[in-house]
Amino acid sequence: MVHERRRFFLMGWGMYKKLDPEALQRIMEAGIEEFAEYGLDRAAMNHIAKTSGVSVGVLYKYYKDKDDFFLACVQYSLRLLEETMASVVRQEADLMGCIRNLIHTLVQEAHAHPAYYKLYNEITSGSCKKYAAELAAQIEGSTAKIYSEIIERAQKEGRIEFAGDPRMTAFFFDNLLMMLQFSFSCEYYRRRMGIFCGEEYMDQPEAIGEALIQFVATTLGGGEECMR
Amino acid sequence: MVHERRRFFLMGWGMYKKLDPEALQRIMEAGIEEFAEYGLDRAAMNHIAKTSGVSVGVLYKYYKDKDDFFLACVQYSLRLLEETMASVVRQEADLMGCIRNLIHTLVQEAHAHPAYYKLYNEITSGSCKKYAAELAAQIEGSTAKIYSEIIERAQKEGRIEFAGDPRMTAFFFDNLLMMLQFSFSCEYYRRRMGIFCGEEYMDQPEAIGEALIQFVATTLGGGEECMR
DNA sequence: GGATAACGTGAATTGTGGTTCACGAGAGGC
DNA sequence: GCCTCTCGTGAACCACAATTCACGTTATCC
Repeated sequence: MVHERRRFFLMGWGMYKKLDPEALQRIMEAGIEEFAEYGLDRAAMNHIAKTSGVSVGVLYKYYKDKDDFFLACVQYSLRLLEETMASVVRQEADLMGCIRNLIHTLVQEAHAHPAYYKLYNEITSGSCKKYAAELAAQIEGSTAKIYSEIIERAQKEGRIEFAGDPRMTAFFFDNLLMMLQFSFSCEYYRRRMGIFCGEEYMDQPEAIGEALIQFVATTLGGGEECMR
Repeated sequence: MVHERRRFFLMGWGMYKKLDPEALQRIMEAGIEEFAEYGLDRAAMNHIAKTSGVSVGVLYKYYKDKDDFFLACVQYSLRLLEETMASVVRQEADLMGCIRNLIHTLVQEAHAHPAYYKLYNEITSGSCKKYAAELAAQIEGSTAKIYSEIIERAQKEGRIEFAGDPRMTAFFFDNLLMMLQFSFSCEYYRRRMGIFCGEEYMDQPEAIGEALIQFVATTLGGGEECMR
């Protein structure tokens, strides 16, 4: 009785308690693929249902509407991305090692699982304006803090020469990373990279990653001793 | 007779020759605003027609369909952006002066006319995948070439220390500019900038521009003599 | 094993908005 | 004045996809 009541408040009428985990996974993956491929607006719930082998009804039992389902897909893929990134940042102590590792992982991942990064790109686009503020806070918040702190510490300890505001430095650095991710996953950015760097690089994440490491190292390190 | 025939091939049945210039301008501006605000998919042709004071019929007499109209709006706003940028690059001879000027102009413009830059952002999103290749070629082609050449020349003449591949350097540099534009025009990127740099900077394009100039100067120049 | 509730189904409903087209107004020619 | 051709109009049409819901199926409890 108490449980019934609670369910009502948590999920609303007609919603069920939970979905079996493998079905949930299939649904999330189908959703992520679909949204990455067509974008929030053109993705079709019916198609997602078909792909994941359930009926549309199920989607609407567990998610209020398309937006709600989309946000769930975003959360799902974000969790995976964050886990990857967090482990990279955690395991490396020195700044350049961390940056090097971060960039390598990022280009590899963006190239290997474009759908996650396309979804990330999708939320930056106009169709998600409504959620821009909360999504930005959730997604960029921790990254911004971590980068700023690492840079500030490195500046104090004299390990990097560049003296600009740590927060802005973190911002520019992350801008470079963000563009790099998109360049290996989103169609327009991929083409653009091909035009700038040469088409032969469109499938060479390591080469571009390596070049960016040099670029960043030059700015932050000021010398060559921290590269190689 | 001959003219009739020609019109057919150029425009298709039911299309007219031309629109009076001020109506055209109103239509383009309404379209740009609408697409910037709602994105390609959510923008409503009926609404655009109403805003620009013509009937939907007119839109479909002059443009094949919504996509066609959208691309016309993109071309229109792009021409304006390119004119601005070209004049900046042309009038400055030395590299750092050029970069400085470029960045200042860009942040000012993005902050003053967000719609143009939102539209630019829109074409990088998934909903325009169909046109990604040709749009990228058209939009990024000339910029990529100009930046690469300037950087390569500066390297040869020893005016910059950074020795990385000029094309990739141009790419990273333009990545920074692109993110900067979006950060002053598109909602998600604006929020993100607020989180990284502090909310007080969300309306201070000059401050961020100045910081980026320092950042870039450090990488390219290697020393402080070219700043000030 | 039957009653009840939980869950899943997908055809039907519905709203939105792109696109069409039958019609009216004005301009130019005869 | 009348005919014709150009141009503009906006109500009506229609496709598409989000959302619903009446109905089966399965699970649970007694």
